[in-house]
Amino acid sequence: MPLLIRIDPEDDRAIYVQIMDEIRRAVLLGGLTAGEALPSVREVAAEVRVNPNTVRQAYRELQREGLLGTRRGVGSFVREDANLDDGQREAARRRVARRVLRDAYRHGLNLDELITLLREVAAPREAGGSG
Amino acid sequence: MPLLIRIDPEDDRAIYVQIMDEIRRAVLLGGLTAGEALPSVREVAAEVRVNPNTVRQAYRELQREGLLGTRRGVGSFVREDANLDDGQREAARRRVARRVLRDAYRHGLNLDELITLLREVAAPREAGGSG
Amino acid sequence: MPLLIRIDPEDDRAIYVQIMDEIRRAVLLGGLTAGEALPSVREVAAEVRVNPNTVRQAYRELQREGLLGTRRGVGSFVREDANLDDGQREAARRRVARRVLRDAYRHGLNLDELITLLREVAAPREAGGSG
Amino acid sequence: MPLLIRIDPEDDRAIYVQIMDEIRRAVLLGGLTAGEALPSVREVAAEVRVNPNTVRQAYRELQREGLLGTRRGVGSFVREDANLDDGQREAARRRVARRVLRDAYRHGLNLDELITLLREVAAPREAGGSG
DNA sequence: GTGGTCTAGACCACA
DNA sequence: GTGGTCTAGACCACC
Repeated sequence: MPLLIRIDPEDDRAIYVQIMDEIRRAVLLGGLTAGEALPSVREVAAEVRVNPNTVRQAYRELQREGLLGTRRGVGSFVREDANLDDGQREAARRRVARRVLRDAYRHGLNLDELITLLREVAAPREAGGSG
Repeated sequence: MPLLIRIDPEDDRAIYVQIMDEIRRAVLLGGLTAGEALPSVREVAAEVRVNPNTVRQAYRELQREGLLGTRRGVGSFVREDANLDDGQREAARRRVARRVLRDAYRHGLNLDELITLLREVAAPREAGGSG
Repeated sequence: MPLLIRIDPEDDRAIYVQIMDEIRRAVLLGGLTAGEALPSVREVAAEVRVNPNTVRQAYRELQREGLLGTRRGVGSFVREDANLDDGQREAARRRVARRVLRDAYRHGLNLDELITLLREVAAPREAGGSG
Repeated sequence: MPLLIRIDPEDDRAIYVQIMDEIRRAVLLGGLTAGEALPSVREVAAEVRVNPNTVRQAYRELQREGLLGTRRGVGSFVREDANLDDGQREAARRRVARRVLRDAYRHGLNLDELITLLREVAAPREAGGSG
């Protein structure tokens, strides 16, 4: 299985929040589908090099949200009745944008400076970045 | 470990500055070597009889200088590398931009979609993002 | 302040669950009223001799239930809008009874044996325990 | 610490029994003294190359015998006192009853109210509590 | 193996 | 001081 979850140590968000977001993303974007098993707490912990308790906290919060279910001695899985409508996908995208903006402000960048920089760093990958 | 830091109440310098100097001195003189763990904020605070926040301020400034590093849940330690020069600030900003972009890609957004979203969520704050 | 929370090490329930129940009890029985501050996580931890994280977990779950609110750097308190109706009081009592029964079964006692024992041990305190 | 426990695969006794005997021997011979911590279940399992559950079973049996004690989140250790005789079972039951009663009192229930509630909640299981 | 609970003790943000 | 996050690593119940 490819690495499901990626943590950014420079991201100011708590690690367990990043993990939650990565799992939400994987579910919303189809990397994980309803009923599917998630990697175990220990596996994720080993992969992203964090303490199992940190991963556990993320899984626990997602259980409360109703996205995940768990069975002791068995594992965790995406709930069948997890609502995965388009509105949630759009909300996820806006969350990303808001987070990005906060991040930029914290580093002394305003919106225009951020956009300029984004175009610059994207150039090599998108061959001009359009716009 | 013997008392690492000694504060002189008759010294005119702010206490946190004295603590910073004491730690710098310990590193330069070899009392503390690269990679070595520092005593915890609370330990130092208890030893030299100052508020933990004062010690924390000293540690934080030394982190900014690049002399110390810290790992959440573990402690503070002397960094392996030296402090960075001023031009590195620009590099840091580009790192932010690259991180942002990677985050967006992972959520299925390309550059233009991200910029559009950024302008939307920034609108209330920057009135269109150009002022 | 008298000891608000009492933990029973022989109780098989997780400690944080016991703490939750003790706080619910104090609120329902009037020992704590809406808006009132709770002892800090560290205070409770010191009183009942458990790790602060264990107390924190209890507080956190009660926040999610809507019974408690917390403000960082300030403390925790009973929420003004916590519903404390008679139905909840009755439910709390039935929870106690169910727990007691489970406890007895685990120790090889059936209902009648338990009641007999209860009357015996209560006798010195209630002078016969009635009928 | 040198290897505490040695298992003989040609020994007819169950492995967990061998482990129990090895620990008893270590305590009797002074290799382990009262209050001393035992290696963790996982450590022993790794050393003697058996399943952790097997070691756990040995530890659990020794707990029942009264030779070992365990503290959650800390580990297992040799108990200061010896094992208890059989007549203590009755005392344990009375402890249960006393605990139950204290719990009820704390929730504002007297003996009769508790018994009434117990009969109610037991009804579905014991069909009235007398059979 | 799995998830769940707990300890000890660190730093962090906030007031 | 407060609450919040995190590490390291233990035992427990269950499969």
